[in-house]
Amino acid sequence: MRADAEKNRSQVLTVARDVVTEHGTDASMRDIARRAGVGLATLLRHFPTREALFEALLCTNLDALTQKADELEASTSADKALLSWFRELVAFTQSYRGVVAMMAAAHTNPDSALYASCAAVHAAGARLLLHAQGEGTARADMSGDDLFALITALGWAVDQPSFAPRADHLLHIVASGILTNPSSNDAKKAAY
Amino acid sequence: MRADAEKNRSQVLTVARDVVTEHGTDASMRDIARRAGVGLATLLRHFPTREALFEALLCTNLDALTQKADELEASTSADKALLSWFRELVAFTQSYRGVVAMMAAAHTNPDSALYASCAAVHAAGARLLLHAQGEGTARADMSGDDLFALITALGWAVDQPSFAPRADHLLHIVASGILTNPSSNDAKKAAY
DNA sequence: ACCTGAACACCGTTCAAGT
DNA sequence: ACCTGAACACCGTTCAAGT
Repeated sequence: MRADAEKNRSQVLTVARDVVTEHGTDASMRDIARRAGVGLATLLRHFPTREALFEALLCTNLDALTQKADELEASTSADKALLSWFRELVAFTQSYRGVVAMMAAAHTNPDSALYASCAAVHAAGARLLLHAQGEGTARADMSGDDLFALITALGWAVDQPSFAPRADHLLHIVASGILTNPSSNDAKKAAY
Repeated sequence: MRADAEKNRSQVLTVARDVVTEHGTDASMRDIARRAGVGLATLLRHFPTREALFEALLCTNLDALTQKADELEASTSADKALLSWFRELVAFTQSYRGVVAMMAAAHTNPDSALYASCAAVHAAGARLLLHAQGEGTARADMSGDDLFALITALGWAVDQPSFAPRADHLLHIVASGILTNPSSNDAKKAAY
């Protein structure tokens, strides 16, 4: 990669973080290019699709998430690991507005630049779930797909400004539907 | 309202149903006007915003939903009513792609043409929840907001093509986090 | 009253022309 | 190799001009 190309690429990424922080996943590509002092066509040659750009923006975070799953699995009980990771993932989805919707879409089509990262996250979650199911602390009639669906659903909800304040509470309610371990259901128990 | 105006209005609505069925909530207004044989400006005078158009498209369904809540509340136990209504609402959100996201957004700002309908649905849900909480069959540490968040979250998930097939199962998992009545948690129990 | 076409400022895609 | 400006086909908004 030529020096000027590399410089443009990183400049675009830097600017993109700001613009996306402000406008979410449907930020204007033109706007990003403009603010980066680069032709729109140049931006699009580095990142042919919107998702390619986000893949670059998110890849380190996503890698960290799948790695976090391993760490948690090794360090505590399976149900606590699942809950912690759940929380971690929901927090991640709050990094940029609209990022959950994009990931859910990418999850469907293998051609998306985000597909691999999504699959990795999906797989990490499925592994944690399986572990908890083995211990009998997560409901058995649930697949990795179900978990991914519920996580993204919750992530989406928390993306809505009006629901964001209840994030943690919503997480607990959903978690109490997934986990069977009483220790994780204290909120539910406390109701009595 | 003049005769030609009324004709245009209903023609737009008829066409809009088709276009929106095909393209979801971000169907092109221009496209709808075009197919309806009407100027774009005309469409926009009848429905000044996208949400105003959807309000007209959805109002009968939404009214039916709030009414359904009353019927269910009168006819069965509170937890069963809540579950049935939950199911009904998730089914509704599948009428057009993107409709949940639009409702969640409308739920936030009172200026939206959909605000009133959303508030009514919200209120109906809150009433059912309160009733179930009174019977001790729904967790007490939950608000109508939480219920609305979970319902829309699930509706959003089911809106994703990859999650749609699991709709009913996902509903049961979330419901088992909301309800405390064992009779509604058979799926969870059956796992043992 | 009601409708319309056109002008406007945006968007992402594409490509021929430049260095 | 890499960048760019411009043309293109879209979008929703607005408004002066028509009946």
